[in-house]
Amino acid sequence: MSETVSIKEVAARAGVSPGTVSNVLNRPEKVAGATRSRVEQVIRELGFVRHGSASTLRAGHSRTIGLSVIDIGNPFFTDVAAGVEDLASDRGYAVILGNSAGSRSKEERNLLVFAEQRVRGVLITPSDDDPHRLERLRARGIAVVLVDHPADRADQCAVSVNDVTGGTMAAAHLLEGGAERLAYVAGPATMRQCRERRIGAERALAAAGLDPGRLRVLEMTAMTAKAGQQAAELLLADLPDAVFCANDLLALGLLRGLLQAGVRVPEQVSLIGYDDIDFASASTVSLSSVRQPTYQLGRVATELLLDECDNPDTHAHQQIMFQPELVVRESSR
Amino acid sequence: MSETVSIKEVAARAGVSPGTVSNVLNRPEKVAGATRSRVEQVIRELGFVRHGSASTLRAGHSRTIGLSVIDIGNPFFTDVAAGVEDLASDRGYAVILGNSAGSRSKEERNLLVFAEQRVRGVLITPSDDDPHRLERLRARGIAVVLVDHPADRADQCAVSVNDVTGGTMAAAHLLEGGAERLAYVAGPATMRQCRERRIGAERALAAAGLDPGRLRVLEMTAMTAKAGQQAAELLLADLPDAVFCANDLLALGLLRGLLQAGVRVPEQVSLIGYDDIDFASASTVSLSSVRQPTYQLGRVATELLLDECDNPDTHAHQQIMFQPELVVRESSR
DNA sequence: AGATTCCATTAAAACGTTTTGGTAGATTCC
DNA sequence: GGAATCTACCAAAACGTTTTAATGGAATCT
Repeated sequence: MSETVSIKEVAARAGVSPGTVSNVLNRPEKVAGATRSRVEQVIRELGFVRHGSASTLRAGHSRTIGLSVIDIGNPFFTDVAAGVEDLASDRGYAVILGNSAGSRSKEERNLLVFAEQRVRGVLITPSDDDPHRLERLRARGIAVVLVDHPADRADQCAVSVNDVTGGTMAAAHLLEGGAERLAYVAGPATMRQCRERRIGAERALAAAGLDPGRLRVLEMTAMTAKAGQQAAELLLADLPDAVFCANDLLALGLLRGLLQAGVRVPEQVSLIGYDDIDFASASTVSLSSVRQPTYQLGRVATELLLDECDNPDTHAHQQIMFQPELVVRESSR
Repeated sequence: MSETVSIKEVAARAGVSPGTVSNVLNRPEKVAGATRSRVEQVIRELGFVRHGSASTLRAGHSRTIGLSVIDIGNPFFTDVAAGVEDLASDRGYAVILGNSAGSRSKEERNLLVFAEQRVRGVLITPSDDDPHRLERLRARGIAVVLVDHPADRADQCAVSVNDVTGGTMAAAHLLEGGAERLAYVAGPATMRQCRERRIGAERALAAAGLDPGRLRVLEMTAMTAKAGQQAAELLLADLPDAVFCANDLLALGLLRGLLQAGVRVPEQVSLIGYDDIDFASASTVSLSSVRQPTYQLGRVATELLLDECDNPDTHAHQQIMFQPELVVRESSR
């Protein structure tokens, strides 16, 4: 049943050699017009589809890239993935998606799969700062571009957003609104993003002449709406004036928890999240947030990766750092 | 630099033949304990990683499956994808993700990529009802399981949720709440889901002794929060008692639009969405919805697909249809 | 016209696995 | 002790491409 038609059959039917068919496929300019159109005709007739594995095996590289993200359930990452997918697909690359779900072992397993598939390159938002795994990939000749994480070395592309600045923006905004008692609700400190946003916030306190030690920090185990709601319970006993959440999922959960407990937002507590996911503006008390150029993040990272793959000689490694943008909405007005 | 170590080098170093190494990898029980552990040792030492393409080429099938979804930005689909990914990854399969974004040509391109990669099987939520493309895949010997779409033929696996029932549940619930003037806000009618949920709603009207023609239908071009907000503007001129949205994204947008215009939900207008995405319960006026077993949908579909791939002889095609579940929250109380 | 260059094509050798058929050597059976 | 049966391994042939070096013929040059 599974009639797979190979390049040979196309060649036979078109009266040329397999090599010529391959040329039609890969360097059409090398083959005479008449021959080319004849071959193309036969390809259509027979419904020939190139065997990617054979091609990869012989050519030594594939037309796939691996994308490893921390939480596919977070709209932030789906936006990144959309950026990756759009560009990759335009350039004829397939994307293999791996969700590390914050687990180091899952991440490692995904990278192994990528290595087995001999992906052309890997885009990864690492779940921690250990560069070891990535070294291993590079040692195999697989290009790696870090996404939402600064480079750990110069011969390495990375696309990130300045999280310290973002943290400063968020906290400064809350302080300007008159807040004196500030809380920071974050995920695990193993995540660089959480640490840096905190540093930024502390910097804002210092700039306002306040003791950075006054920042009340809640470190939740996850960065989900559920965790945000738990954070609300923790805060209810002693409400701060304002809360900065390390991402919008936390903030939305927190918001709900506070409102359910009868706390008025922003009158009693003002609130700001991070990422500016779509749902931030759609929530009823619309959520202030720190916008990151999410889709661009994915797109630019892919651009760099494909450049590194396709033009290894001229490729110059780049560390791109975008600036975040403050978006003020009802929750902090 | 890119030192790729092959099965041959492992064999040489372990003092066995390549075939034996292959056996250690694929049927360890066939090889004597001592030899096996020696080979495994060498594999670790050399950091050998099997070349997936070579394996695929020779074995005639890969360890990857393709997943084509309609909108990766919709949490419904990321939940499905999570279910797919978890199980696939457990079974040693990699998932290639394709986002059709509702576009038929993008979907087609994704399927071509899947065919080139010689994926073992394809999971797809088709963007319309045309079975033609899927026939082509099957003709190539690629197993296909439909996700969130009933089967179009008996020799075909499919996992779906009863959308007619779901539509009935939603509308009946609104009618029970005392609503008389009912609106249905949906996406394009080319989408089967939108059509069936509408049929269900009309059935509920009929069951309540009302004319189904009284259902006021708004057909938006997208199923996003933004489209929902536009729908709110359209409804404001002549408010219905209750609105049923074809998915939660629409409902959340609509909710926000209504509240911003000063309409009280559920007092003036009660509202129900569909899918019960996480954000439905996290929104301030928590959203009633029709829950689908989303993660299960992905998981079961993958189960069926892998069974069809791994046990083609004993595999029995199944059409599984889950029942949806009504979740009542504030927006319709 | 003969020598040279160029162009379009081909034949054949890879790429790294899996798999088939076979063979030695050990074990069991009569 | 010889025949039969296992067991554990190996050699070699695929799988479907891409790529390199070679080839024959047309076009250009002297």
